[in-house]
Amino acid sequence: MLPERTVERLSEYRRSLLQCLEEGKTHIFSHELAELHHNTAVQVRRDIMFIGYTSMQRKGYDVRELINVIGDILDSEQGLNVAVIGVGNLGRAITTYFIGKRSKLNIIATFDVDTTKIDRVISGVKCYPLSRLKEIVEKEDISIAIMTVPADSASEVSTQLVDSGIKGVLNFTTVPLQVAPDVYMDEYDMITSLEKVAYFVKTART
Amino acid sequence: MLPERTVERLSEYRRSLLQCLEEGKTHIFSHELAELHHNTAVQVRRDIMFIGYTSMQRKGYDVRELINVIGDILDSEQGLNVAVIGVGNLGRAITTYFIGKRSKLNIIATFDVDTTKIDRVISGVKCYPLSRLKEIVEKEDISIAIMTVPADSASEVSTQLVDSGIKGVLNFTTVPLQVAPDVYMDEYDMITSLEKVAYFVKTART
DNA sequence: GAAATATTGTTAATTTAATCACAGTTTAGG
DNA sequence: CCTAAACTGTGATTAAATTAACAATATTTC
Repeated sequence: MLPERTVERLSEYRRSLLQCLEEGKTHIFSHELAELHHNTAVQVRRDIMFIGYTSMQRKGYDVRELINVIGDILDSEQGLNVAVIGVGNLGRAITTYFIGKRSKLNIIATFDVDTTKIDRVISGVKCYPLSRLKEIVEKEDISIAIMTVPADSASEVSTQLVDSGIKGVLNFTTVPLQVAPDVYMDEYDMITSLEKVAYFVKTART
Repeated sequence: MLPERTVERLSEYRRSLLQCLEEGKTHIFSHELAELHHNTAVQVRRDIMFIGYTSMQRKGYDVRELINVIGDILDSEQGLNVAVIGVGNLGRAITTYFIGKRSKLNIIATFDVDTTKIDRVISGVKCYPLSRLKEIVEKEDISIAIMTVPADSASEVSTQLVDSGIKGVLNFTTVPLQVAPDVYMDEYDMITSLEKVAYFVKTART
């Protein structure tokens, strides 16, 4: 089990590495990768050490191999199925954003309570009524949910999620959710991020 | 200058506290606040210690006072102006999301290169051509930019941002941006978050 | 009003994450 | 083939963040 921060960075490295591959770059040095990601060469090497990959000395890391090793760590072999819960502006944005990107994570359903959205195909993904959550999650073997419902229904919906057998949640709601201990959850709050930027802008002024 | 994580948590506490106020709750204990935020009472007390607020012993923290103290720390007196750069799905979602929320941060302009969007009012905010960035930023005293442009134009746009005098950036692009050292930047990458959730779901299985 | 209880504020200890420092390799240049 | 230069891999160290531990204080109960 890798440190959270290392997992994040590996995901980011992979994106850069894929870019390198497209540009025909076959090898990359730790300091180059570091430069691309606001961090240090040592940090990059340490992260790569965690996943047990070693380069050919002096040539840098083999881009293609490193991509594969990171894939072995991050990806599940058969891929994982993902659902977006709440088809508002943000839900739609995220869905369209992900569709056609990385292939091991498939958004295969969205859910909403709005009857005008139900059964329609939005951004290439079918929208189901929230009442069918458990049924569809089981049938389609969905293990991850992206929560983009309004704040006032968030905690109720999260109960249903856990109930339906979801194993991981990415919560974009402003409400911190309570989930069962075996469910992994990551919360992201845009307002907090913006307020943080504002704070540091403010304090830099002095 | 507070630790980053403390700043984040203060922002989150404030949200809960405002909620408490609405519900007529006038005092709150550290362990109550902790429960609402997946963390411990000690952590809450430590965070509050950082901002130098002390409660009446045994009564818990005065909700209204605490909100004010957090406001003194996080908010700028006259507020800060914010622009959204890139009016795609995500940009629109974020704009509508923020409009009408917290009042000390005002989204007052959006920018895009798409001529069909320019000069239109989207989610209540006017869209300007990117070419007028510097002019508008100066005129309207905008200090924070939210980046939601496509990956391939991200680094070019970020140069323009720094050039225009922006002091803080919230980057939703998948590309890590290079900014001047006096510009504060926070990067958030949804793909990374989702891959992180997937990793921990995967490893929990074993 | 004394004892028991609940809660805060803070020092100390622990854990986690990042950085330093350097030995070990490989390559390049003479 | 020898020396210098360029990188990697990793033990040791430092720094940052979290948690534990507990004294101090206010409130309640009897």
